[in-house]
Amino acid sequence: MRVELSPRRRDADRTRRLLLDAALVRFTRDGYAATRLRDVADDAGVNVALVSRYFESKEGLFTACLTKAGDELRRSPGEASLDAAPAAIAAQIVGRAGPQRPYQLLLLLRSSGDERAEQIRLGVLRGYSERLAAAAGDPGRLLQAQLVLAATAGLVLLRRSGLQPLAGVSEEALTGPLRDMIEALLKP
Amino acid sequence: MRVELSPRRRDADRTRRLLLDAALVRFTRDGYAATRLRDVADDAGVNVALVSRYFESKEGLFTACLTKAGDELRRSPGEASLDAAPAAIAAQIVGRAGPQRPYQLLLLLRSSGDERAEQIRLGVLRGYSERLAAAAGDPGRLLQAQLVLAATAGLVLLRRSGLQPLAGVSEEALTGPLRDMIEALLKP
DNA sequence: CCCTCAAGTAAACGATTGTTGACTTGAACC
DNA sequence: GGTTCAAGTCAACAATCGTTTACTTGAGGG
Repeated sequence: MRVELSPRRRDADRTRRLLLDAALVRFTRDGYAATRLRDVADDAGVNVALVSRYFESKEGLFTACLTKAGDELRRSPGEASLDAAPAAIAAQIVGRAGPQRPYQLLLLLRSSGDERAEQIRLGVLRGYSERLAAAAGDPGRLLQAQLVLAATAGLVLLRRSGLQPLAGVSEEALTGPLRDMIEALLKP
Repeated sequence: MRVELSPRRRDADRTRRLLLDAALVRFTRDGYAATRLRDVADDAGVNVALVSRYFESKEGLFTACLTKAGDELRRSPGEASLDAAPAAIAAQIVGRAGPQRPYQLLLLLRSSGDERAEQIRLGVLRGYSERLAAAAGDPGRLLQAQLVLAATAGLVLLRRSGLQPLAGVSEEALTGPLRDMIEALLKP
């Protein structure tokens, strides 16, 4: 009798997930300090007090967002082979690979000042770059992989800022230069 | 404590400049929302009320920082020739080209949400990318120039985050890959 | 010397924010 | 159907931040 497609009005897991999703959008778009918990709660359609109940504090909500983004990034394909990387990254950046994909990279650029959150953030970034280096065929090229990661992150950031023509260009127009850049950075 | 290096203890232009410099550091490092005007005033060694007097508001102080960073970027050499660009950019990123150079790029990634500040920010970024494209010999390669700008910005950001080994690597180790990337994107 | 007005300070205000405690509601079990 | 306890709401708290107002200080001209 747990299979209830009709929405239950009271479901702790569901509202916790709603809060987490809303917080992910806000933290990613506005940053940590500029995000108001009341807005997050309004987006989720629940009361502000539930943030403290389910996530302890604002920092707890932020670290929960970081770990979720890290898990999703860890499960994502697309960086398995070096040849497929440019197209996959381009798809991520433009947002076609799911509406939540580019947000994760942006969130990992946000900082809250909290020590624990910072360690989670750096850990996720580190793991991502290591997998990228492994996809390049040489785990020793970690620095170059981080350069690709940095370039990708900056690209997402400037597109988000609305810098034209970068912000308005299509995915196809981005794949070519991206491939050139990745090859230039990761080539043997 | 009286530190009387300057003969005049009361100088409007001087304190205005002190406030601006302190604000540049805070806004660049912590972002707009996380920056407290009281900290800025303390860094400058003056009272908080002077911010409202000299810059109208926090937004006014932020836009003043943006325009100053834009002016300094506009006056900077190093992007005149394409060949000199990689070393110049690498020097900027590492910070050897003056302690204030990499901060400017980072500040241009910060957002306050204010409309006027956002236009200034985009204008500076646009102008910088245009000059970079012109340095490449082809003003039509604006998109590629913005890719270089995005990569540079992301690089500064991730180095600032402390991501190893990227954050700890020397300027010389950064120049090579940067040159390859810039040439791959901006060379005909 | 003192008078004046700008430079600077101190303190408080109003608004907002994260957080907490008491209260209310509803769904599952007997 | 009544009971129970988690789920959820409401309102208020304390802290903080940007801003304003009233006051104090000091450098320079007459």
